[in-house]
Amino acid sequence: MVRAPCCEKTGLNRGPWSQEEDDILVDYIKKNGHGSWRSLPKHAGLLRCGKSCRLRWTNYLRPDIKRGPFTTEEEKLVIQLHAILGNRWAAIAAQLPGRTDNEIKNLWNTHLKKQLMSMGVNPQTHEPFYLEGSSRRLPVSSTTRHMAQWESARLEAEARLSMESLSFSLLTSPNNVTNTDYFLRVWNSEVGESFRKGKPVCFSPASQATASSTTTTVTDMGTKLDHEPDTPGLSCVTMKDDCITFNPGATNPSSPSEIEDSTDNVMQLFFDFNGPNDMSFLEA
DNA sequence: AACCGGACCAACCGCAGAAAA
DNA sequence: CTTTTCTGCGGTTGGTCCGGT
Repeated sequence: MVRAPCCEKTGLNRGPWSQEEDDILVDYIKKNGHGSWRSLPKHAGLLRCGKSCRLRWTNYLRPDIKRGPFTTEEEKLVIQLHAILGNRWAAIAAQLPGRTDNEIKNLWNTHLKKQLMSMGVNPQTHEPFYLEGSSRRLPVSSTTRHMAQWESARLEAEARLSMESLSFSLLTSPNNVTNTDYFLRVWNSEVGESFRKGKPVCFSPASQATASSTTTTVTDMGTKLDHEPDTPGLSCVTMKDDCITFNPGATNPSSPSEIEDSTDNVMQLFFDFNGPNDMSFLEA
């Protein structure tokens, strides 16, 4: 099946947008919403294809877009999220309000990638480069070693989830999430926020997981709920005495153990990764 | 002043998945 | 269930700017 081009190319403007075109597009969307992107240019009187209009709006004209250079904090966040999510720019952008996937992608390709490489970190794998010709594998620094450890755990968890996907799909429910989605939920939660602010992290043996501690389940967009007893794939992360507490063994007995192991593994590394403090190299 | 090369970034292209017919 | 259409995403390109020679 041959796919038709997204729009009739002849007679349509291409290249940079003029101020007049921007004004027409903004006025139209403010009055009517974008509706169907394909029909928008015709209704708005623009000689552009719908795809071009959508791109212009989402990457440049949207009122909630934050212009200007990235802050150090934003750069740190992009690096951290890239280590977890890879080149999922849209997912990364969703964690940085006002920033677009295109902007983050450009930042990564022109700036952060080189920065990591200059530090001896492979920007794609987040693993340290090793000395060529050396029989021993010599990590460059504790930071890069840390990143490599983090990445390998992520890959391991991903592989395990893939292998389990068939049996896991039998439990199809809104609570079923991938490990990266799971991570994002934790990241967006109160726990994640506390973690980013550098609150202390405590590890508790399973036997010490007490019923009195507040067990946190992370839901969409970072809301926090009490733990639902039949929620699969979620381990116990608690906020106790202003300290993030992780109880590796306090898992839901009804959930698939392999998934639980994977998410626990990810959680362990989540805490093992020292957050902002460990990214101090960016400030150098 | 002219040229060159690198950095930056807006925009385009093609693919994949979702939704609709 | 199959086909078609639409949308969103990620990779890539090409134009512009800027600093160095």
